[in-house]
Amino acid sequence: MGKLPTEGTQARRFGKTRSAQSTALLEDYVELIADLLLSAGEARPTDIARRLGVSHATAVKTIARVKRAGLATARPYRGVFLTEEGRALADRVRVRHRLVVDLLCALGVPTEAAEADAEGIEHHVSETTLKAFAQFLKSRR
Amino acid sequence: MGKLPTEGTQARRFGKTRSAQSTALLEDYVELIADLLLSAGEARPTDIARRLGVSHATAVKTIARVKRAGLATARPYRGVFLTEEGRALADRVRVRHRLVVDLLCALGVPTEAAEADAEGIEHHVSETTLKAFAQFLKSRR
DNA sequence: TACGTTATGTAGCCTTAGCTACACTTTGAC
DNA sequence: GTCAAAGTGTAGCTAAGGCTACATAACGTA
Ligand SMILES: [Mn+2]
Ligand SMILES: [Mn+2]
Ligand SMILES: [Mn+2]
Ligand SMILES: [Mn+2]
Repeated sequence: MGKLPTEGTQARRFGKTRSAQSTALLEDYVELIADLLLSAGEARPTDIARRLGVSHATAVKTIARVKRAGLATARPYRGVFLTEEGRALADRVRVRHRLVVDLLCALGVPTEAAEADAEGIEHHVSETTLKAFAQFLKSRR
Repeated sequence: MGKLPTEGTQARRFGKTRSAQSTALLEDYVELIADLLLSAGEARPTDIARRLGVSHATAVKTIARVKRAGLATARPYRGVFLTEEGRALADRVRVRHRLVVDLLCALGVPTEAAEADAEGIEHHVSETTLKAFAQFLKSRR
């Protein structure tokens, strides 16, 4: 029954998970910044912090990391904006987020659980798996 | 269309994701230790490190955290063992891992992608969602 | 039994991601 | 225009989770 994969295979899988992990927060910030820009016209550090449920100091530090990654720009007291690359990432992430939520809902997961779980799951869904999700949703419509 | 949830709701969702995050590694260690104990009779730090794809020093430090969490015990040069609580967690985690992989496969995700993605996804699947997965698999069998 | 190989433990370093505390800037109400 | 409230920036702390380097212990084979 519980046969173990080879060391190399298992190490590769865990490695992928770690790398997904390290980009997860960047993805959430970029997605949130895009949402705020669209819905409020601006993305202020305090709003970002409140929506994430962290202190504003934490948000500011992470925004600095997002800037370092070339995904956003910001000038003191002027809010945060996305670079071209940041906008592209936000688009991809938003589509993926929605697809994951839709899939969970299609499987009968209650809406709030779907939204909450998707916030974590989305960062670990590969392109391959995403395609399978889309295919499944299409076939069942 | 893309209407934002309230600040509180969104903060709660992100908070859940962060908390899932902080237990993810503990879950993977406990699951792996259980697998090694079962398949090899012992769980040595070096084997754990190799399977996770990290240095042995990293594994040793994380094992210390697993011990601090009351999930495992270990004595110098004697390998790692699970406590009662650790075994209980390992059982739950193994079942969940299996279920997530099975669901992905049922949706048409290729085996290796399913295994790789599940390694990250599993930690963000709530009990509610897990039940929906089980229900779906049962209904389609 | 001796000795080279492998495993283990430990120290020290880095980055990320959280926090509180405090000082400074902007904004808005009067 | 003043001034309090709200927002912002920054410093300094902690813990987690990576790494390398090095010293010691255990093991297996000649
Ligand atoms: Mn997310
Ligand atoms: Mn998201
Ligand atoms: Mn895992
Ligand atoms: Mn797992």
